Amino acid sequence: MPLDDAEDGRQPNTAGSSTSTPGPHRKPTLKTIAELTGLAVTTVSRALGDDPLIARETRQRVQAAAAQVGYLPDRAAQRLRTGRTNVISLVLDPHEEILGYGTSMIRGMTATLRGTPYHLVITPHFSDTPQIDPVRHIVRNRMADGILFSRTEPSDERVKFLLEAGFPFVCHGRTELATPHPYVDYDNYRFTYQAAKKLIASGCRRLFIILPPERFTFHHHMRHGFMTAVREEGVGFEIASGITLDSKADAVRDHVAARLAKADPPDGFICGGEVSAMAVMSATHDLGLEIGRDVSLVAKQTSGLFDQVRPRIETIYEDLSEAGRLMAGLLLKRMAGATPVGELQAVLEV
Amino acid sequence: MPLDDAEDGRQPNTAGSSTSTPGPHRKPTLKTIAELTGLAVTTVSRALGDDPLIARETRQRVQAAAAQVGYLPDRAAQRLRTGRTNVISLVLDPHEEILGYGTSMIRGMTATLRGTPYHLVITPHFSDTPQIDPVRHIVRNRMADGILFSRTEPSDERVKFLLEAGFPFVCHGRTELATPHPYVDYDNYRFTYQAAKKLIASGCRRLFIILPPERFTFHHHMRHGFMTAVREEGVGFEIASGITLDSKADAVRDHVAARLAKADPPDGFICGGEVSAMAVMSATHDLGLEIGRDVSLVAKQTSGLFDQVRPRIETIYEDLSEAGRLMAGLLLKRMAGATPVGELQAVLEV
DNA sequence: TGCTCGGGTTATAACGTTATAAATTGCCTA
DNA sequence: TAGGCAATTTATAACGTTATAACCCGAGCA
Repeated sequence: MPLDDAEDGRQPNTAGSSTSTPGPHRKPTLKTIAELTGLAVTTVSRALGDDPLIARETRQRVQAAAAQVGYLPDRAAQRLRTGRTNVISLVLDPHEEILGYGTSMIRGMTATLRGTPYHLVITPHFSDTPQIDPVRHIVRNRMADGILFSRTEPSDERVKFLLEAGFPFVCHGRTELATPHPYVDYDNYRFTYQAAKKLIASGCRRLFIILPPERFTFHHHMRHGFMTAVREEGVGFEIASGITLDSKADAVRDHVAARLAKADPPDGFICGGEVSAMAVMSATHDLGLEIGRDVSLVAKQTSGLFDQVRPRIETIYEDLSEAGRLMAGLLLKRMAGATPVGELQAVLEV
Repeated sequence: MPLDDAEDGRQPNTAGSSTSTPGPHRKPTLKTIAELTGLAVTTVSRALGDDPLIARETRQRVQAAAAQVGYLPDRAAQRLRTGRTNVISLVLDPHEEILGYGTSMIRGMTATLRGTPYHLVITPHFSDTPQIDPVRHIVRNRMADGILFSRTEPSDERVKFLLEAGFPFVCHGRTELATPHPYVDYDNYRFTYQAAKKLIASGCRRLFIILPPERFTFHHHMRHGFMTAVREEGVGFEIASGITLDSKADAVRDHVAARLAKADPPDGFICGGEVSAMAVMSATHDLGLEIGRDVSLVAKQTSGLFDQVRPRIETIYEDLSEAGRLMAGLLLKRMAGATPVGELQAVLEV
């Protein structure tokens, strides 16, 4: 706030233009403050860390001086010395980036991380390499202090690896591993259960569901919720085969259209993603069917998109931004230690 | 590839469990390789840098050893020593995250950065602080070697600041500053020009356009292209006031619906974003109007969304992923120096 | 007087890397 | 045979920070 020194950080490594005079003002370091206060560098470092072994009055004097010159610790030096990176890695599958899936999460994460010393680094996971590679790399080379990822599998290799390495992480989605670990999940069981109930209540007699790929845990949650509901009600049902929530929209549309053209077509659809819901809508539209009259649809909504889509459809909301916030928050707690893992788990209600 | 040592990086700074024996295998450093080859640390460092002053045979020997033990340089140490961070900061406005605007860009950027030593760090810019703050912070504390950002303004403070500081950057969108600087932009002039022409060709006689907020450069490009077309053709036109492409979808819908209910309603709409296009569609639908019969709509398409939206509308595609690729590519060139700035500019065609 | 005690401060070393200057070697020339 | 040169290699120092152990000094005690 004081002394808004406009220019700084100039001549980072440019040819030594002249002798390195103190210059207008260089980037302030501990040494700067040490000279300013007449104390030793060590003392300054400890004073800034509010070490109670340093006299209270000294601490205040140092902190005032630091604020004066706008001191900010050098992350590289801290990292080299302490081994802590102050980085949190978000391992993102390009698949997830479709239609802002990852983005709302990112927004939640950055919001939580604001005010902490942590930076969020996007570590892309390219689909031509095993899922665990980026995670291994991060741990092995200590590229971060903690890891966030999603698309969790029942027996997830990454979880197993990270647990064994004792490396802090939070994943989106649960596993079926015996060892408890931090996670944030959405109650996909209730999602499909409620979705099916809604459809049945509105008169549907043959439900059709599109599930995520089988390898993901939430495939099973969704399937289970769906099956429970249809069994309870005793209605007909179908589980899409050949397409998943990860399929391209065109593929989903064609598949659904083909099915609708055959005998005994489903009259109620459950879509766990916005893309596939749009595809179902376009398929029905193209066949001259009308949503709400000929068929019904319940979709999971993760953005404001469906507020503008016509005809209106039934949706159940998943707050990914909140999930991101939570994941980052739990990871911070996990890294701080002290909290038992059992309390670092959350299932977001529908 | 050889020696896939499963465990590593354990006990980073945990209490000194025992004397620090060489251990199973610690994280390899230059020293490790030096001992392995019997050379000095300096020599190893230079050999890995392929310094021609080191004997060719030595270089090969060292590089082989490095590969053997899976050596990877410590980023913190490099950064501390050289001042280079190997980080590229993407300054993202939360606004941009809506519906994956930022995400496709991120995908393009990470793809380009793959194989380079650079990491992409998301630096959120919260709207309660001036746009230039995160940029200042990054430069002042050398948090990155280069900056990417968008939502460029004609007399953009960030561009001015970065130019003056000599700090590498690429922005999405142009300025009207005299000094040339790297940028990637989309030809929004042609977008609106062509959009207007299409609408007129299909019979529209009163065009309605929703523009971005006035402070952004592309507001003016879009306005200009639009105005040129309507003047050339001599049709009626309206420019939305009170709402922009940044407005919430509900606000856009209400505004459009209100306008359509009045006298002399527009019969052709141009939307520079997917959200606003959806809002226009829902507004017309709610009034019982039919797209393609009563009104027409041309939208900018940045995802596959409109392939599934019914009724089908006319769209013009903007490849944000390609923009991200390009931005990262240009930034790499800019940081390497050597390329004249005049060649670090690109306008993507529609 | 010598001794410990403890609050407060400081010197030293180290994290892993690289720029700079210096050293070593063999070999060729004067 | 000393001097010099080129080709390699190496020692030293430094980047900014912090953990560790040491230091200083006055007070209290025997």
